[in-house]
Amino acid sequence: MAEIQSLARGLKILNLLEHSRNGMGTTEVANQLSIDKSSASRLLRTLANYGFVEQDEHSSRYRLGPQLLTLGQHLLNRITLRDHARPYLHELVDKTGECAHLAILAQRQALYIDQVESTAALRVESEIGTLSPLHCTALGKVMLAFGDGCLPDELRPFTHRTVTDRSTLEAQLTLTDGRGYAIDDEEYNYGVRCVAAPVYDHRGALVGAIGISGPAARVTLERIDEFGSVVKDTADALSSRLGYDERRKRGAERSQ
Amino acid sequence: MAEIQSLARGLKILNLLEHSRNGMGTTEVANQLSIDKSSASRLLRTLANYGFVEQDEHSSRYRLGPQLLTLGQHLLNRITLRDHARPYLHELVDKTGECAHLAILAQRQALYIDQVESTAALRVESEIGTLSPLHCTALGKVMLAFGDGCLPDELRPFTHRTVTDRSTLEAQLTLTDGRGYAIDDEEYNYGVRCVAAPVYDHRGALVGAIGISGPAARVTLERIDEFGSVVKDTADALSSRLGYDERRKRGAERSQ
DNA sequence: AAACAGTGTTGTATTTTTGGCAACACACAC
DNA sequence: GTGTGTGTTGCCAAAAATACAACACTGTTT
Repeated sequence: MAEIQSLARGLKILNLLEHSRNGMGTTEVANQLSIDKSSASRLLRTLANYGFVEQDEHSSRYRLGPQLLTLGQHLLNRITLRDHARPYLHELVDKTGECAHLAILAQRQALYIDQVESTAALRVESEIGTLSPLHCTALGKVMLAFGDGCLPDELRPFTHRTVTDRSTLEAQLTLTDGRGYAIDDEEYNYGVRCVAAPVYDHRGALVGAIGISGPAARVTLERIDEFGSVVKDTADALSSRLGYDERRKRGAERSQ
Repeated sequence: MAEIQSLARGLKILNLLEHSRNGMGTTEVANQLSIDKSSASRLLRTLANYGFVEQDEHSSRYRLGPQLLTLGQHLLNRITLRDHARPYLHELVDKTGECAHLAILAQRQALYIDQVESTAALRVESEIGTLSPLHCTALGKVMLAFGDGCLPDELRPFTHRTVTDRSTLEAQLTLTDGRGYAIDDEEYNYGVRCVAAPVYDHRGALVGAIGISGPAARVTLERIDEFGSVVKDTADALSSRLGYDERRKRGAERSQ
């Protein structure tokens, strides 16, 4: 006895209704799930009793109900970015073998709020709770390119590769925006390269960035795009986990 | 055969989980619903299989799952304010006996996008699609007091009661903000009084206003507060229908 | 250490619940 | 009128869900 069949069917109906524009009729649902009309009818009524679907008064078609909204919104209130990001950080470590980090924008800097360390002997140590500059870290550049982070008055150099020229940096950010992930090529610490990508919340607003950092010997320039797409994919997965719907444009428009 | 029992139980579990801060254990769920642990365990697993709940890896407690967020967000995209407002407009007509209207902010004016007419012989006629000034209509004042509507350069008078003095109007808007609904006391049309209240979306942003308008003979100054609270209550109900959670502050803050 | 009180999960047999067939009520097109 | 399409409801066989266990596991207490 693996699954409760009737519950599973009810949940399948909800998933079906998600993908229909104008709701679905009883028969239509029944056909899709290869069950009898009568079963579909009863399942739908039960779902309706609890507000998970609702029936259009006139057309008698069913569509998703307000209870899903209530539960979904409720969930959002309880979410903390960090809790939800953690498995994705682990995923990054597994796939890349490098340390993974989560940062948010705070006080015009990148605040590291979580990390998962790789098992490699040679690895980048960094501490949770530290603030890093935006202009020379991958996580920071994400805030600049995708969020509302703004540049400080002075672009302080940390290594000889640190970009201190505003227009050069602007061009780099445009490039970053285009490909979907940011790169730090030994611009903050010698011998360390980082890749990071943006994380959006349910509203489409940037809430943070996740990325990896590793020794330049392993994170080579040849492989950096490969790392980039892994980081981007993982970040996208996290975003959709937070309720971000790719189909919606960023910056949210008025309904109606 | 009224309800599918096992589906109903699954849905009840979701409702239960909504009200628990740190999720619930199998036994706890079973006790709350007066069912056996084993049943609860299997129901929870089924819910988990479809992402409606998820089990904490360590504590093995269950909490609401990401699928609810997906479905909820999806629902929001399909919602049109007008469709959802309609039954509430009917409710207003039923309770007040006056015509009810729905308006949104457009081109710095109040755009009437729906109405439900009362059956009274003497009633206010207005047309869907018309733009009305903000400073002398109840619906418009809602945009000014609760939304980001802004005043025109000139406060054009329509009746001798139209407020044309900016500071007087500002004071009135402060009052409006305090009580939660706006009043138009024959300021646009002679013999017509209106009451309106704000409608918020899931993000807490103002998306429109609903209200009633009726002949001054019926909508008397003595009864106007009574109408006001009816309109406000109905508007609040509509807002929560759109996913607006009163517990969250207006203007949405960053998560984490 | 060992017994204990929790937890959550899994087998199994009974029985309740469910699901499909059919008939029905209704709407709409022709 | 008939036709086809809805969605809903009775009914009974049949299957699925349930409750009672026993089980594995964790952490705590004695």
